[in-house]
Amino acid sequence: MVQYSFYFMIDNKYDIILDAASQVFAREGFHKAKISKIAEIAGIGAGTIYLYFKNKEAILEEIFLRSWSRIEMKLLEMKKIKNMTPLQKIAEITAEIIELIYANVSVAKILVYEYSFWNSNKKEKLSKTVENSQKLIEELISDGIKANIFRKDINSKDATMYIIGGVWFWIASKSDDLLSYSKDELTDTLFNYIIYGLK
Amino acid sequence: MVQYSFYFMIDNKYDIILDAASQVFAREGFHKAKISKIAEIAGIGAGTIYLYFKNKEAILEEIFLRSWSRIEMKLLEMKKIKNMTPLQKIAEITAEIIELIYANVSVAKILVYEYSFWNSNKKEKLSKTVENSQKLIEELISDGIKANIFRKDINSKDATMYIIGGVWFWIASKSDDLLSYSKDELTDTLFNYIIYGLK
DNA sequence: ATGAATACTGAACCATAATTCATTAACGTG
DNA sequence: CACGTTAATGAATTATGGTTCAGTATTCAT
Repeated sequence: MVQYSFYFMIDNKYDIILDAASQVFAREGFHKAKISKIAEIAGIGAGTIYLYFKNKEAILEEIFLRSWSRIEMKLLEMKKIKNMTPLQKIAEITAEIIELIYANVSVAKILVYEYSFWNSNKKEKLSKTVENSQKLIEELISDGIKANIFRKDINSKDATMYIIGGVWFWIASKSDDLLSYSKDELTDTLFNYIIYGLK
Repeated sequence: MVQYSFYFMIDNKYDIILDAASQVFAREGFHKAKISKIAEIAGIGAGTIYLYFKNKEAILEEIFLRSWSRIEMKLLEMKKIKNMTPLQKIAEITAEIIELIYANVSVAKILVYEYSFWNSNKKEKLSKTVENSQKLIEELISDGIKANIFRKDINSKDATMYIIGGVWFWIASKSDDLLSYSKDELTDTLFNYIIYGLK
């Protein structure tokens, strides 16, 4: 039992598959991505994937869940902190998003292109995480409005979607040469768009 | 010959198919949408669709092309006008986008959810229209920066993607109750997000 | 070293749904 | 009203690729 667990940790086919799938999904898109190609890149047989994941969708689901969980965690962390302005908190969250993208550009691409996935796919866990994150961002914006930091004619729900959309597409436009910028540079640029728009 | 043309105009199966497809694509997403369902809604046989379109993808392509062509046209119109500030022009374009959405919410949804389609699908005509539109928006932002209307630390390409992304997701968040707002209301809100961000 | 347990494999299976095409219907013309 | 032409049909075909599973390899405890 212990040995099995240990073996699993070293080998970690689960993560190898996730990584291979991320590459293929990012390149081909979910629907055109072939399990056989994922298996090839992972260096395993196609059937093996089904020992680790229920089906193709479950792989994408896990990729989404991991990313969104990280964002959700950061949002919760910020919520707890009291001596920080909403503006500072948004700066922190922006940095976390850039960190996430920087760590894995393929995943960032997937989050953009397969956006409709989590939107239409009502899987409990994923759906809860995403919706919870959105609610937390909404709260943050609400706080900012109350504190007179943001325009008070803003609808926090609209703004949330606008921010998410802006971030996604901004990522999409860069995707390939994203890594040629420094993290600080990217964080700064993104933060400014969110807060100041074009003016 | 004349009769054929006239008959075609009345009957206009081409547009009927496009309309039916828009509904199904918006509801199910492109990949899950069935040709048989589109045919059913259009009130025709499945095979008939193939008399008007090469394949399923060509239908989606045409839906994209029509929408983007309209935006491109508006952008070109604005480019020609000299006595108008970039801000006013952006207001006009925002209004056009809202108009487009208002006319057909299904199409708006498709533009959001199937974003990856035109992005990955390198069909000459569509690709050219989209890229041209993006270039025109970039020019407009560039003008705004030169005229000291926009922040001068803005990268016009980034900003373009940020705007497009913001618009798309903002639409996505509303999609279902979009029609419960007035056009002017929507235009105003969207314009303000683009220009002023949150502050 | 051996056998039981576990992990892996990839060819075969199967479900789905896009597309085709032989057939039928509708139309326009003389 | 026939008859040629064009349009429409939907059942049958076909392509695709996700998923299964019978067989094989590997690991591990004794």
